[in-house]
Amino acid sequence: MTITPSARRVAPTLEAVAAAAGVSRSTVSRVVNGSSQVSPEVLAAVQDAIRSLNYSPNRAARSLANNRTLVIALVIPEEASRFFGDPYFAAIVQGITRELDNSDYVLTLQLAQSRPSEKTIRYLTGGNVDGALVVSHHSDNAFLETLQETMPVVYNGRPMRFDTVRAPTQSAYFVDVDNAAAAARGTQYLIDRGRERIGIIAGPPDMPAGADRAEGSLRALSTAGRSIERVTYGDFSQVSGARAMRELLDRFPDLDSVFVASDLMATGAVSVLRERGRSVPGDVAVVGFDDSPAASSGDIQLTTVHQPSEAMGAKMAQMMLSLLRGEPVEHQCIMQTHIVERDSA
Amino acid sequence: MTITPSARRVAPTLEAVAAAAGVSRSTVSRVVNGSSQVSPEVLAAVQDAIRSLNYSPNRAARSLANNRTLVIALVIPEEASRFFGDPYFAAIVQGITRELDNSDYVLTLQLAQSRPSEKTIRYLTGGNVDGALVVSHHSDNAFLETLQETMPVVYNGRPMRFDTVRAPTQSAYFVDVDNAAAAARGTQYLIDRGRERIGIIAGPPDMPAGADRAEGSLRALSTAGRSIERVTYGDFSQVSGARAMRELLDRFPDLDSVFVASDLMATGAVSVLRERGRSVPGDVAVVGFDDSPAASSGDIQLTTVHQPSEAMGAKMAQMMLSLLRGEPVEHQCIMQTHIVERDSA
DNA sequence: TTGTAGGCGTTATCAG
DNA sequence: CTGATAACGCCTACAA
Repeated sequence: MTITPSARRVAPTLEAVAAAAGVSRSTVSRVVNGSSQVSPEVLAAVQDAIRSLNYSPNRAARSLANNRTLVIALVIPEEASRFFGDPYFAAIVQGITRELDNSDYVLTLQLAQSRPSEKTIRYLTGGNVDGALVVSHHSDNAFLETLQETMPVVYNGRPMRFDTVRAPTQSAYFVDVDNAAAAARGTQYLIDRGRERIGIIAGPPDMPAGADRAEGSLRALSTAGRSIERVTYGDFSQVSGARAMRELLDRFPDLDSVFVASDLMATGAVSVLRERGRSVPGDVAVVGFDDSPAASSGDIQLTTVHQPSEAMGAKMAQMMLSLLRGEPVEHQCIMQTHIVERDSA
Repeated sequence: MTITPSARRVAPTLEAVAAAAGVSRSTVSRVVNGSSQVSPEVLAAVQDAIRSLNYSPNRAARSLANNRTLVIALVIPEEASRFFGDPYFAAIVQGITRELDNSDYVLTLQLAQSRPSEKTIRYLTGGNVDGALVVSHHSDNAFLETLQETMPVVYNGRPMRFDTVRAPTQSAYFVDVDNAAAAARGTQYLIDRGRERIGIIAGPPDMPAGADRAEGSLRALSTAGRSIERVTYGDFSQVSGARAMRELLDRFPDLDSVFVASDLMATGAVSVLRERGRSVPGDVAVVGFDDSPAASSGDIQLTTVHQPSEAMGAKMAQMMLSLLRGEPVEHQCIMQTHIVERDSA
């Protein structure tokens, strides 16, 4: 065997550390895994050796030995441009990675478009990940349900089907807000301020967040005796918000306010309103949803329903880590929302 | 040993396939790895066995044996909200994942904010990934340079320092467009249409794409004998584009056009122009950069400099795969740009 | 062309 | 509390 000049220094192994510390591999392994069954002196010696050799355990070997991969999948059953376009997801991912940073787990990205590729499915179900985090799922993502039978899965947002079709006991793990209640409150805010002809720009009905918010705001409207006819739908994107606003304005020029199911759509709506010469909030008041950067970065700051996006991401990761540790975990984590008063309403 | 009711069916191993096919593990291994040294009959038998057992090789074992991880890192030295907010990155990532989908590699996400965490560095340099793809890097991401000494690294965009400070031979691998030339062309477009008082909304000077585009458009301006005083900077985001436009308008109310270094900033700029009652392109013509969805989704379609974002992502992945196969690879891949004429100029 | 045998770096099970 | 020793699933000389 010849040594090439470019030969890379090989990473030190447990064996090397053991030799350096004058103990056996087993002992080093115990130290690495934080076993309490080690005498203080030995512990110190081993830790020294680890430090001086700059040892870091080999993930492949570890995972071969104990059958865990230390990998968590981030599954995104969504068009990349839609996912990346929304600051809400940015916050979620930020929260997830922040939390995972304190663990041994790493995140792998699975862009699954509308339906995941053969390879993605094999990867996910082939024992290559220890768990899956699912964001932005639609009602047609049925394959995800089978994933749950193989590994822990935590959803961002109530999964579409589970609590209706399936028995509650097999229900999924998820973190969410009470979308209906939150949307109702956002709508009520407009009602309380004396708005009469309130429009709604709702999210996509094939997503729980879309459907629930629509339901909540419609409920608030009818409870207050307001008309519920001024409704359009978008897909949470800015463009769709603009389009929806135009449509609403064309059909109901008398509109005096609008509740919008996402801040991104709301910014689109606001720009259309201004184009059409309506002052905000004077002529038309606008309440958004999310309290994402989109809400406070425009030149008119949005009054909006705050949801703790980054914390929700962090919570998803925490739930996953607990599940992986085998700890008992509540299936649902519903986080608090509140209204943030700014300039648009 | 007791069998629990919830015992999961264990994944079939090489051994199992070998038994089913009546051959040795080695033979199965050869088939799996596409060796030509296998007789047709045996080949068929093994493939049958693989199919019927639904066998898929264990990544950990594989990587332990041959010292490759089959993992590629996607390194994002950037604020999550900035990264996720830009459809340009969405396209890049889309391209990368599309290409990787045909390989054995998976992508792991490393959000590295401004400076990567201790854990991220250890992870990256600790032999846990076979290569790294870097998008959106800034001039202060020095640690990335050391990464190159450990594994193949492919950058999206010319790395800030390399071709100036270092010897060209150690230069990095990257795919990019000729930002300066492209920006010059975009600016020239305005000049050719008789615009006289041309403004520039440039990108961040600590990013190559920002600096190069600024240089290109300023060059075009001065070559044509136009004033080069109407310049502001943004950070490629929509908000920053709006802010920059306001500033420009305040300082130079006589502006008759503006070249903007990203479509996202351009949409921000356009909305400000309309707010201020300037018609686009009548009063002020606008040329963007990217040809991202942002360009064609507003109600005024942007004339813009097209760069093949998704193809660039795909190309990055291809280069990486080649490098990992040990094939010779050109250090630079400069892709073509062209102007897309739409409504804003 | 095919099989045998050893090893990749850890963890887990046992003795001691 | 510590140390052998056998897996874990795959790859790869080497031998046949």
